[in-house]
Amino acid sequence: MKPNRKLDCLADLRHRILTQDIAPGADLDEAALAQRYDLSRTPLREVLQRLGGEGFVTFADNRGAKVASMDLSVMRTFFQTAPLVYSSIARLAAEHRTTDQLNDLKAVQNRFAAAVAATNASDMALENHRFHEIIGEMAVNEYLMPSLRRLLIDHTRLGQMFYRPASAAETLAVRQASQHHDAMIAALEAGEAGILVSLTLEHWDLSRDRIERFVRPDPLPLDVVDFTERKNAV
Amino acid sequence: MKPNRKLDCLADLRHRILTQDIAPGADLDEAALAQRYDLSRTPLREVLQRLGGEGFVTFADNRGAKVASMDLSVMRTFFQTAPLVYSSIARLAAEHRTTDQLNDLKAVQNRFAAAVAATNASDMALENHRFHEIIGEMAVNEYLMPSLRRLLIDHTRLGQMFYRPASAAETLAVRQASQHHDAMIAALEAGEAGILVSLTLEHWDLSRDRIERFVRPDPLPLDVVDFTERKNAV
DNA sequence: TCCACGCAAAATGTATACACGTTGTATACG
DNA sequence: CGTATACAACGTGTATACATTTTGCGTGGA
Repeated sequence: MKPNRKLDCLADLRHRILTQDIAPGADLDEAALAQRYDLSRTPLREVLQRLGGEGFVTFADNRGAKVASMDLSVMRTFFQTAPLVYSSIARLAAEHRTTDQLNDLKAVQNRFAAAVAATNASDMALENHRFHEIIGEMAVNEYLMPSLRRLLIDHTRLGQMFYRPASAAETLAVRQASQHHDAMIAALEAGEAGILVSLTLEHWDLSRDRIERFVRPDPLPLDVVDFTERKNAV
Repeated sequence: MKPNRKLDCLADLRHRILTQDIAPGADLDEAALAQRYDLSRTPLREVLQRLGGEGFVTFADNRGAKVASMDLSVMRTFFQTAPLVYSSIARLAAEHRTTDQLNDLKAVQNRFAAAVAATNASDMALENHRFHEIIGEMAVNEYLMPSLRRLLIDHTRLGQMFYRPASAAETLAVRQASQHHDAMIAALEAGEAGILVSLTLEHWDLSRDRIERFVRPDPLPLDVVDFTERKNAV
């Protein structure tokens, strides 16, 4: 059996970008990557092109590939667009899901729960990613799928940040997300599109709150600096 | 000045696929295309990979690239998804359009009207494609854009069919579509999102009716076959 | 000291040659 | 006569060598 280094490389690069092992905006050196994955530059460049098509990386002429960045304007668009696509996909998924896909979904959810129990941040993020990707596949909609994939890339990368610290509030939120997943599986099994859409929006709200909380954390305590000092400063 | 054969090749292949000069499902021979565009196979393969990412072509292992097909199940999905994406894009475009983009749009609409006057089917389809692509660019939404692009690919390919025959009814429909474009430009200029969305849905309905009419044309006249013959046949 | 010009090194882009897999056909055997 | 197997031809996949472009550094002049 042949190892198929090209597909391995493709999968590993996706993985490393999603877990932010390769940071957003990072330059990708063809020669270095070719050596790392034991490929020549020709197939490696094709892998990069493909990742470009999937939205993981971007290109600049004669300057190679970089990992897709996540600046503020993009984040704004992300928040604006995610609920529309997620809920549309959810509705279609409830109508088209097969039992095979449901079994896959349950297996992934088991692994997600295990990662939560083990507080393994990157596994949580990756299994969560796969969970929502499967729901996308259930929808069987070639037109919405590329949008969903792009949303999930950035959603997973953002998730890397807040899955990590695991304060008490974070832990609670992750547990709640896991419960959402269970309820979503039940709704899919019953073919209840309406319920699934509600659950999906609730799930999104939870995730959005977590992200917002991370971006705008509680301010540092003010009383460490005496008021008179602050008045004189500037 | 350098011709940049690679980009020319990319643009021409897109063009030929959109105009159905290369049919849906057709196999793409790397060597033949490389010769045609005076490129070696290496950059040509990268062009194909990119077209794959954009949804123009699909790949099979060790069997190269084929033009994306348009079977019935995909068509169903197309009709289901288009209005959602088109109207979402329209709303965003009305909010974000720049004057430069508006000028581009007007220029394209002029060319579209010229193509209509000259009853040039492939130009009509291509300028119409570009018209709606610009509206997509106005929306500045990286997440929805890939979905819009895929919809437009198939929309344009379908359009190739019914722009051609130009019966009286078709001619009227095309003229009405052109009027929609003018009204959409006005709504964009005024930043009237609600009006633009309504126009977009109306525009879509017109297009959908034309496609349906093409797929399910008037049946052949029944009286060419005598009734008694039909009764005896099976 | 600062800017400009130029050269060298490194990285990207392209071409060609070769390896591998697939497909179609011809031939031999049941 | 039908079927199976082997071989040949074709097409895709990969590696390496070469060309081109970019970038960074150094030197010279203002």
